[in-house]
Amino acid sequence: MTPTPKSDLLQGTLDLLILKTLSLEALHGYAIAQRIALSSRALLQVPQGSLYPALHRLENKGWLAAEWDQTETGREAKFYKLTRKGRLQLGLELADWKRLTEGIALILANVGEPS
Amino acid sequence: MTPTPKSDLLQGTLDLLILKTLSLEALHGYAIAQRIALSSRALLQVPQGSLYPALHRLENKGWLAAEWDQTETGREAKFYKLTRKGRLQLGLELADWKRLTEGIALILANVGEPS
DNA sequence: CGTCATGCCTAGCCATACTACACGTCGACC
DNA sequence: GGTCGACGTGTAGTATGGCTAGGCATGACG
Repeated sequence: MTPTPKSDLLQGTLDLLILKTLSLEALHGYAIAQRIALSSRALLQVPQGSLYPALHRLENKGWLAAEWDQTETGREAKFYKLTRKGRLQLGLELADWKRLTEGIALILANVGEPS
Repeated sequence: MTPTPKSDLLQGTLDLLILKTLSLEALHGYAIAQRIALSSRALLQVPQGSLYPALHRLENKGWLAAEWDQTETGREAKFYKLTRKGRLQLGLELADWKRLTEGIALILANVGEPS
């Protein structure tokens, strides 16, 4: 029953991943997914059905700007880069991620409770 | 407009928090929220509208068992404790959380990309 | 010719965290 | 006596956003 219906990501983390990845270099969607898998040593994998809607969402919010261009292999692809707003947003999300992980780390470390 | 639709937690983390908190000691709902806020030094705060549905959900999945009892102040309250299945689930969620944070940490640490 | 990697996309499901509210008891304070 | 805050539980309704599963097009390679 229910072989392993594990989900890969948590809501909110995908934005952070994309923004961070694009903060280094403009990439097209397909390459973003590859980069994330590679950089995380395959710990994280982004399905296309999550990736593309997310890119459109981020673009609509004005955090990314898209432009069609040619890949190294001569194909047309949509390259995304961070806007100024996107870079700002990345800062916010980083802070939020830090707060969250710190909070959870504190709780997980809580082995015994003093009075 | 969307004033500031900030969310506090990420999907999935609430279960982990509750399971971990109850793995130390049986508590009632209200106390769980307080404990989480306290243990995380107020970094994390669980709204009641998130907490109670989550408790019912976890109980339905068989991870928690509930029982009415009296608090120290003499009030009736519903005390939750981990079941064996819940303890197992906690292990799974811990592993998943670890994988996720490691993956994201790798990506966030990615300052420059070699070929 | 078939199949795989590259590249983009969408519809629809579904889990779940949130706001906002409602209800009840108790102690303190004016 | 009335009100307020903390305690304690709960619901309805909404929105977010990741997922599965599909489709489409090109080029390389067997």
